[in-house]
Parts: sequence; structure tokens; C-alpha cells
Amino acid sequence: MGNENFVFDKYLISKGLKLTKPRKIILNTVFATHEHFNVDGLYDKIRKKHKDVSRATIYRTIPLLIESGLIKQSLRCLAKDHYEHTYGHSRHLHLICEKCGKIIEIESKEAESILNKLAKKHDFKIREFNIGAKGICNNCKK
Amino acid sequence: MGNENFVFDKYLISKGLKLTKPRKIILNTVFATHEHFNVDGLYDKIRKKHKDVSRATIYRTIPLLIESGLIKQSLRCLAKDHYEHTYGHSRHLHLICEKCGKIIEIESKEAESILNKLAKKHDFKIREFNIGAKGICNNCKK
DNA sequence: AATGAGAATGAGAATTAATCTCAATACCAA
DNA sequence: TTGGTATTGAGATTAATTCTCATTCTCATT
Repeated sequence: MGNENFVFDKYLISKGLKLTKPRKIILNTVFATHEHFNVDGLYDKIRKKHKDVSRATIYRTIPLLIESGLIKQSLRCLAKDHYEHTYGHSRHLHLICEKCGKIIEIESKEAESILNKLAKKHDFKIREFNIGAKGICNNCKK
Repeated sequence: MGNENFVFDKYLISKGLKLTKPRKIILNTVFATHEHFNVDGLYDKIRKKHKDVSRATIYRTIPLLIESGLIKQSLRCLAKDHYEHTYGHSRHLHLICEKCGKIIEIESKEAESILNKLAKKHDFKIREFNIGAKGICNNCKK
């Protein structure tokens, strides 16, 4: 396990908030794998072990995780908000298969550097990148 | 006015569908300006002139406009699906201000060509690009 | 002009992700 | 232990989008 706990705790303390049991469970489940996630999937995963964490708390915790810099919003998929790790992950792009839902992550900072350059020209302060494409993956093409 | 009508009609006919009055109104309102739009705004705009076009029909027509290649889904903004013209527009990126909602469009094919290259490597067929960033525009920074 | 079959419509109900409310509980410093 | 916050779960609420269905349109064919 990385030290997401430390990062998160530090952030919470700085805001006068507390690293409670439900928040710990959510945090650890989010970082149990490196995959993208949405609230529904996360909820199911959590409920297998912990019957006492509610959807509401998950929804309330996600903005805190984002604020603390641990995760960020990713491209929407199947009408649901998606999230991905930022902590411990280098920047990447996504190819999202609209058939099977697979998300291909590709390490590349090129596109971001283009956007950074353009943002500078327009005096625009970027908070979050959205770079990717949707289509059909090689498996689903057959 | 461009010949979106022709393009749309051709598409509809190819599918055994008809270019009806509501569809014509929706099409023409969408292409009355070059701006991005969402269903709510489009509905208001249409209803100023035509009291007899329902939200349902707008929601039903948008997929047809997308299928026909006239528009595409754009980055979501303020929890609403957004759309943009593709017909008669060269490819561009977006900088979306999270404060005032302004959308800065920037002509650039660079980022797309990067994604195209990567997609090719992964044998992935791109249907739609999502390239942009969210943050704060120069006006709102003050 | 009349007809008939399928497409299209408006209105409102239904769905669903996300947010909010509120009473009850947990946390922690004193 | 106490008191003051922060936090929680449950369920109600909101709001965008989709669906249902009875009615209306469209248009090729009479």
C-alpha cells in the first residue's frame, strides 16, 4: 500500500476534518487497484466487506479525494462519472471502448503539453485535463 | 444557411426516416449559430418561435444529428451533455471555464494526430475525440 | 382526393445518477 | 464525562434523460 492515507489525512487535518473509518475504507478500496472507477462499482466493492458504508458517504468523500489531489475526474462513460488515480500515476490518455467499456491507458504527455501551451496563450489556468477518444477496441472490432 | 438540410435529409432517407417539421426546426436552430449547445438552451431558443416542439423530440433528434455527422458530443459542462457542430467546422480543442461557463475553442489538429497515432498502434477505431481542459479563464482569474 | 401503414409527435410518467435533509452518532479536546 | 463539531446512514429530492402511449403526420399508392 502506498501512503495515500498519509496524504489524505494531511489534507483532512488542514481543513479541520477527520480521517474516519468510512473515509478510510473508501480511500483504501479506491487505491486497492489501479483501475478507473465509478460510484456504483466502488459501492459494490466496498459493500462486499463493509455493510455499513452508504452511497451518500461515497459521494461525499470523492470531492475530498479530488481536493486532496489523490484522484481526478476522468472521461464520463455510460452516463456515469468516472474517476482515476492521480497520486502515483503519471499522466496518460484514454481510449474508451464504447462496446465493452474497456479503457486503454496510454502514457503520453504530448497532448497535455500542447494544451498547456495553448492555455498559456489564452491566459487560462488549467485545473483538469480531458484528453481521450471513444470508439471500438481491437477485440470488439471482430 | 449552409446545406445541413441536404445532408440531414440524405441521411434520414437512407434510414427510411423523414425530415419532418420539428426536425427541420431543430436542425435550423442548432445551425443558426456556431456555438456549442445543450438541450435546455436549445429548447428555450426553439420555444421562442415554435410553441409546438417538445423536449422529447429534441432528445430524439440529437442522436440523428450525431449519426448523420452534423454534430458531435462535446465535453460535459455543469452536469449537462453538450454538443458542437462538426459539419463545416474544422477540428478544435476546448478550454472550459468552470466559473463562467465560457468555452474557448482553439483550432488545432495536433492533439488529434497524436491520438490517431496511438489509436493505430492499439488497433483502436476512434469514433469521437474528447480533447480539452477545464479551469479558470483569464476574466474570472481577476 | 382518399387510404393505409409505418414513422413521428407531445405530454407526462418513469428512470437514474447525484445531491440534499435531518435526526442520530462518532470524534476529540478539555 | 462533557460539550461542540464533524460525520454518518437512510431516505427524500432534484434534475437530466429516456420511455410510453395514444394521437397525428407523411407519403406512396390508389
